[in-house]
Amino acid sequence: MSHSLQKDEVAALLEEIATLMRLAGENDFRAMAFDRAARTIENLDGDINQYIEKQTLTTLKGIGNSIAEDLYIYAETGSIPVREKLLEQVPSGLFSWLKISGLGPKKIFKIHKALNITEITELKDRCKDGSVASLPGLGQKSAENILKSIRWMEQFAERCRVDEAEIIADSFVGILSDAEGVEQVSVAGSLRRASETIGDIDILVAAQEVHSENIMERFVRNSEVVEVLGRGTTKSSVRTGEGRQVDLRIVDPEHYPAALMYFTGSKEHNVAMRQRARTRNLQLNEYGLFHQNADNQADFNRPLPVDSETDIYRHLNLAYIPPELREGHGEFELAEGGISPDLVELRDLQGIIHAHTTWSDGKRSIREMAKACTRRGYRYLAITDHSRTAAYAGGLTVDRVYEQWKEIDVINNEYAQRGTDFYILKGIESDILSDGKLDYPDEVLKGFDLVIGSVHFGLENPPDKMLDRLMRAAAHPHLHMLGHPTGRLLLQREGSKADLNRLIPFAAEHNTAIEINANPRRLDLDWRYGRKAREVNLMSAVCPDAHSEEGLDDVRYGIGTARKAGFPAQRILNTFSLEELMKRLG
DNA sequence: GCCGTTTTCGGCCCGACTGTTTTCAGTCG
Repeated sequence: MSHSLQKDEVAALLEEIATLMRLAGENDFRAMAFDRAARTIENLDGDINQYIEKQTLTTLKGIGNSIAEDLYIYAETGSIPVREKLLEQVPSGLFSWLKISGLGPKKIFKIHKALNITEITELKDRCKDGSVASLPGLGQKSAENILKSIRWMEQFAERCRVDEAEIIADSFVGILSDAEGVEQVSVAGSLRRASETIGDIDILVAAQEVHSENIMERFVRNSEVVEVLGRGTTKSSVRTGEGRQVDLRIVDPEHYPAALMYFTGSKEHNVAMRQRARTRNLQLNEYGLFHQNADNQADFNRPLPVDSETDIYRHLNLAYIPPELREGHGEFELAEGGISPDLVELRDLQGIIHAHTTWSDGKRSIREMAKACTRRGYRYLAITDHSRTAAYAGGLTVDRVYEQWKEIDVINNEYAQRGTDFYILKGIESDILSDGKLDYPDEVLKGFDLVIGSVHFGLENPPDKMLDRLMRAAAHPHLHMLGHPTGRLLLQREGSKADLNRLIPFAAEHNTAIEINANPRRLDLDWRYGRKAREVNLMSAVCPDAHSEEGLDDVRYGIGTARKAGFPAQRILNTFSLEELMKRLG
């Protein structure tokens, strides 16, 4: 009897097989095929179970008879023969070795075979006693590097939040922009793509070759640097005190656009771009876009004219694809028509929605937060303190709500009299209770201009229960928007597992928005749901969830997430004028 | 293992850097 499958589960399974194959020394192209199939499943529109029931998996690009058959068997029996066979050859302990920088599948399997070890602790011992250094193809230096990497790995997290990465990146960019001969500097990689967490920080510099030595020197001499991992004339890597790796690449100014595209990635995006170039008998690399010579190699003497990333896309019959969308996640379909996707920008924001004050757990008064907003050029601010159930955060009792409204009225009156074009909306971040009800009776709720509903407890409840809870809240006539829908804290806590692919259409149907919480610890709604959101025209708002003045500036991270999710300004509530917004809120 | 209006076989993205190498494999992005 077949059981119901999840896309993520199947994708993870295929990826695992790919990894096992590499560790087992299998042909890499075979492994790549499983990786590609994993990505196809991951990005699949619709229900994978439909494809399995109808036996139509082979209609998908990257899935042929063999993998399709594997998955039909998996749906039927819960196991795949090829995986079972591989697991016999490759001990599961070796998986964690892949995280050791400098160690790849080949060396891992070689060491494992030669020394008969499977655990990282054993690997450490064998590095120390010289056994690793004595293996062919490895040496003293290799053993030392492995030990060093393991120590870093144990001490520091693999990834960091985007706000943490930004601070480090700014330091390097600052130092490099001042260096002699530097014509352009840009952050590339996942930071430029506005990913929610960052592994390595990539920086690209355009400069004439004569200056590169000096620029490299400045780079590795930055006070943030605690270790130089590699140093060449065009490429160097360092590690900072926070344990982050920073890579610098220096290119000739004429290669800058292609290099910027290359180092921005994502890997998946790059691969797709190069394949696209090849189908047009062109060759794309980090130096440019070239015609091919007789043996299908890039003919560096015959470049296509490229002055910007836009030119590269245009030569490949695509509209400009903003960095945030370059995830191999449907962006090519969007740009195929030649019209660049219209994405919300920071300057589109006209007001702030979702901020806390000293009335609950914020650090600043209403007046101070309002002033901070006017200083930043915003036209309105929706104050949304916590509701009464959030006692730990100073949630407002009904009486306090009424008092706060009075204060807001007083301040708004002052603005009106002074002719200040600014308005404070009476809002609330109401807890969504276990049964999906909101935290005040309807007669209180209807007095707010804006009601956000958020889950703050019971995140670990079963997915179906959580979905039901969120749906009940979304259907509430007085609720305008769901706050941080999964409740995740990046790199700290998983969010609830409610199926957002079901919640999003339901919310859209009930004219309820779902927030993009811009706090860099959250960035929730996850951008990966952007496609579903677009399908059903879901409304959102980019909300700082600010507890302080500086917290307001977190909206820039939320804009990154909104762009990544493909939101145009028209589907972001706080890009509206006050009048439009009030009309929408009814 | 997948894929094909130039191919049903022979390709599969591509270059920099490191370490262990006397010419290159492995890793990384």
